[in-house]
Amino acid sequence: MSEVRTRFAPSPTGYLHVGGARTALFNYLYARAQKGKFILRIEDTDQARSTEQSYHQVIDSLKWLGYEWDEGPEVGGPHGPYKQSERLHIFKEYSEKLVAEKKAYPCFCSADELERKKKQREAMGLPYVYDGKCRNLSAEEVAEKKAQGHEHTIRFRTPAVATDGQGTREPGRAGASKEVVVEDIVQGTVRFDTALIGDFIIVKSDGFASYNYAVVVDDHLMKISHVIRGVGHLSNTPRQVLIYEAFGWQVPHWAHVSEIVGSDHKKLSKRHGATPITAFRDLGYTARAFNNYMALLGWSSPDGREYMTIDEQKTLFDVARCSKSPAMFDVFDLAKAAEVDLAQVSIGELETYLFPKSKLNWLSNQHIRATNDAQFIEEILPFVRATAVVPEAECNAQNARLTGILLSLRVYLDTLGQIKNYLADFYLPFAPQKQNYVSSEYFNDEKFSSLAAAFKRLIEQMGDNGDTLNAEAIKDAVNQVGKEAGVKGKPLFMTLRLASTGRLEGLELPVYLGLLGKARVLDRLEKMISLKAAS
RNA sequence: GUCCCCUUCGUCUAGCGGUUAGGACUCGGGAUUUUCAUUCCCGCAACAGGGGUUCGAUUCCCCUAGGGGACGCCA
Repeated sequence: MSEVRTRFAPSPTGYLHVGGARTALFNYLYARAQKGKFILRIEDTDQARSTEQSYHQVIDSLKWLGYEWDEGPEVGGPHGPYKQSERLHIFKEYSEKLVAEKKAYPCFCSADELERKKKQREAMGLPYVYDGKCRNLSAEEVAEKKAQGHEHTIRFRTPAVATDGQGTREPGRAGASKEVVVEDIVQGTVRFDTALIGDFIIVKSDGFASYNYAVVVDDHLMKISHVIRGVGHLSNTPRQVLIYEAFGWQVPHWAHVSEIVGSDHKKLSKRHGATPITAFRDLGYTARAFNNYMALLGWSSPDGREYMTIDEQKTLFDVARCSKSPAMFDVFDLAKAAEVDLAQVSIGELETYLFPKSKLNWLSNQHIRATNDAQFIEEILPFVRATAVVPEAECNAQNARLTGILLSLRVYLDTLGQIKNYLADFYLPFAPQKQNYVSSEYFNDEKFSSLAAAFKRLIEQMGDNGDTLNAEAIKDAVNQVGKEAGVKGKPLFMTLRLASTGRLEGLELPVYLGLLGKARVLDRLEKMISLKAAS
């Protein structure tokens, strides 16, 4: 079998969002799974909407996600150029060929005229199909109109469509249509009637190729074997098939995967989840987790595995296992975010609309915990810096206390960004929170003061090991306090926890206090003791 | 309006004529962790509805309802 070649072909008219990213992922994974090639092509033939800035945003997002394209912008390849705006001469060459063969023809209908006719059809409750007015213009008429300077488009002459003398077509008239059959790996066999398609534009009046035409020429020339894209493109496919047939080219394998919908069951739009991919990066999701989550949207592994590394996905992925039904991108609380444009809000605000217990978060936590220590530290450092809580001089991978804290806290993190919820406790002055202790049975026990005082005396005798305390020594101290006071078990432990940290939950105590360091622990003990005395 | 597609626990999904309809996230309960989290058990929770076909339908066909998408000189 010939080489599998897939492509992702974004148009640089905005940022990359989950829908597009997942399509890119599927193309990338399929190419890798089949030991084929993954190609990136930029479809920037919409002059009005394509921007350089958007191009860079899309490229940045793809790089963050880690989809290495074998051919495309920046890396080149044998079938370039890979930006459609640089392929105009190619489209021109092929469209002229179609016109010469009478498979396409110039159309002089104005946009206004077409718009009017379209509205008429709509008013009558009929589907809009081009009426074929310019279909049979003679060579003289064409030459004349061109000479008069009329703008024109090039339309594809859709085969076997009925037209009457006036050029008005009757869709659905018996014998007037041809069936186009699309064999789709995901959708199965889907049939379309050409009468409902009509003669469509392949070259716009500005001379640029239209999507349906450019995509065919490029996919053919770039030897794309599998076209994997959203179902939204399915209804365009018969037009493309018609073009392949007109050129006598072999059609690629089609795979139209389900669309991703938001929590309101509507196609992802700016208001719900069409958040830029970069926002998830900025929130502190790792690309590994995000890819894992996206892979599960519409695809499942044969053995039911859900936590997967990208390498595992590269061997397991098969577009044939993709689901036809839409998958919900269910990570934002849309009820809460009503009236809010999630694509516009700050990262901080965006975070408040995230479901805290989403599957994405769970997967993210799993991936964070699976990351090796050095990589984890490297990845989380920028988020640590962003909190501005840790002194810059200590904010590096060589700082043992910092890395110790980060590694201990890792298990709590769903995103790297959540580190900001934990750092203040270790770096900022102790500020006891009343609700953490007032109603605690341990705080209200008469032994609280004596136990805390005894513990404090033992801590005072300890050596301050470079801003950290020795966990073993703390463990011994706890036991000694208990022995002397004749208290053991939970009351002992919880009392000392509360007295030395001001709270009832947290890391394993010896580790916790060790990381806090002598000065901070003593400070907490003093404050808690006086709080108790004042109560 | 026309065409196309979709419909299994709240969510992601497995299933491809015979299963106690499975797994994961969430949720509830329990165990371990002298705290929280983790981990480990247990549990709650689904085949949209109606007709067929069949000895037998979640699975195949039709209809209804609901949802989505496409009907551009946008991709």
